[in-house]
Amino acid sequence: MTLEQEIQQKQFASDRQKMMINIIYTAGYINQMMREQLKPYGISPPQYNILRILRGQHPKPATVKLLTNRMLDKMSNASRLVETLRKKELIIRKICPNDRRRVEIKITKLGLQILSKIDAEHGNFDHNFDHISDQEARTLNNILDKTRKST
Amino acid sequence: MTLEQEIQQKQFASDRQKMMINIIYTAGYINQMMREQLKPYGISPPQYNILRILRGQHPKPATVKLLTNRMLDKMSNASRLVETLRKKELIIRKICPNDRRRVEIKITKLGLQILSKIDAEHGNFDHNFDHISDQEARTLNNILDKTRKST
DNA sequence: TTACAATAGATGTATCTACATCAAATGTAG
DNA sequence: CTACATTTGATGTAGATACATCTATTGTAA
Repeated sequence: MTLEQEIQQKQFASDRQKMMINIIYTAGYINQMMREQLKPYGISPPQYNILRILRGQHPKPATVKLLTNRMLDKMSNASRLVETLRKKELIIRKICPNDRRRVEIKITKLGLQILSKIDAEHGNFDHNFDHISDQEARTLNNILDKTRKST
Repeated sequence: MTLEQEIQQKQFASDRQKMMINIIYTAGYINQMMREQLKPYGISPPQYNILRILRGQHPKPATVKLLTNRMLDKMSNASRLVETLRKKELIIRKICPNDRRRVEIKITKLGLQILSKIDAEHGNFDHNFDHISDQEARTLNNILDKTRKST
């Protein structure tokens, strides 16, 4: 189904306008797909994102600042996501003794176990795009990178 | 700046995995850009989206269902967005006399005026991507359309 | 006509996002 | 050391999203 059909729009003013809407619409599609596949594990895409970052750091701790810098959506509120994950006992947080402004955040054994299960079943979720060739993926990445450069 | 630098990740597992993250990240970039440019007019991107749909229908009324079908994010709650826009007097809503389950929604003169001002200053917001050629935009659109096809 | 299904929309709840502001701790210039 | 700026994170508020559930209305088959 074309984008025009999916949002029931006759035509777009330009290829670039369609491009903008297409990027946003496809991002929603990917997010929804991940949300559904993560649902059995009781975590949301942003929570999954944070757990992945913490596993990458493991066993070193991370700080809220580090999470904020690496998260896809810089504006989202890492403090609150950390608190949510702490309640689920997927991470632990404690005040850093050397600099008491900071908090040290680590993924727990339970958190690692959940990520392992997700790995086993879904990998990086990229199997959902096996019908896209490496060449196509690279072409897409190049244009998207260029898209974010300001004029 | 490459995506790797922007989210401080060394490398991705595959071109397809980078593609997924790149689409989501770029969508956030576009959304933020539109949010900033719409801010002086006091409306958010989803509200702008609804006003655009209503202008396209004008002077015919739309229903909540029609808005839901055409919105980029099908899962968002059109009822509540309509109520927000009604409070701002950018739209009016009344119960459809023929089918009292439905509501008829129309953009007001004030709503049209605001859209006109936005048109004058920002067009379709696609001038933000003048550095992308038509050919690149079409290539991107083709791959994105393909991306959303299930395997 | 009377059940019952289908449709349209509203509402409740939890989560998330955007953004401003606050507080605590630390760094630094005088 | 003191005053002030900077850094780090938490919190308040408004809006948006995801999803389930509810109500009212209409369609439809017996």
